[in-house]
Amino acid sequence: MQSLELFETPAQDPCQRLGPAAMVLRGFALPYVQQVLPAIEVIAATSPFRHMVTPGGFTMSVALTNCGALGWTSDRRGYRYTSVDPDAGVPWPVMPEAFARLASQAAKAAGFEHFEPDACLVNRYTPGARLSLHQDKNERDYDAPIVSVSLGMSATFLFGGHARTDPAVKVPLHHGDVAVWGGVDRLRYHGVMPLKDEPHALLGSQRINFTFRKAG
DNA sequence: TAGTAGCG
DNA sequence: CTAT
Repeated sequence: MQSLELFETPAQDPCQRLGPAAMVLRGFALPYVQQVLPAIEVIAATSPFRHMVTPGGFTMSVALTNCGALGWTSDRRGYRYTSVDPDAGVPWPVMPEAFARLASQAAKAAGFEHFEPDACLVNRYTPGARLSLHQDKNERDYDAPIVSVSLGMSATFLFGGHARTDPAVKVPLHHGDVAVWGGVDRLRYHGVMPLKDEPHALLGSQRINFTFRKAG
C-alpha cells in the first residue's frame, strides 16, 4: 500500500495529502453539521432520494438527489446536468447558504480560492452501496475543484490516477471529513468501496455525501 | 464502464 | 475482457 503524507494545517486540523492538488481535511465539516443535517430533509421533501440507472442499464446502489442550479442525473441515455429534477418535474431545490459556505471554505482551505459551486449532488449510501471507479468529467470546465463532504458512517474512498487501471489509494473517510481535489488532480479516477454496516451515532446505518461542483 | 456477471 |  502506498504511503501518504500527514501534516498539520495552521488551523490545527489534520490534513492528508492525496496528490499535488488533492487532500482530505479531517473533521472540517463538523462545525456545519447542525446546520446541514436538517437541510437534507428539506431537499428530500421536494426532490426525494432515488436510484438512478446507468447508461449500461444497471441501477446504482447509491441513492441520490441534488440541490443547486444544476443537478447530476443518469439514465440510459447517459450522464448529464439538468436544471430540473426529471422525477419531480420542478427545479432542484435551492442550495442552502450553509452548504455553499462549507464548500467554499473547504476549497479555500485546500488552496482553491473563490469556489462557487452551482451543483450539489447528495448521495445516500446504505450498507453494501458502492461507487465504482470513475472520473467527474461532465462539467463544463475543469478549473474548479471537486469538494466532497462525508457524514454518518465511515467509508473507504478510492483515489486512483488518470487511467482506470492505475493503482488506487484507499483512504478512510469519517463523519465530518472533506475531500478536495482539483488542478492537476481534477480528473483522477475515484470511487467508494462497498459500505460496511457500522452504524453512526447520529445518522444510523447510512452515509451521506455531498459532492460540490461547478458544472455550468 | 458513476454496473454486473461470467469466463479464463 | 466483453456483453449488456
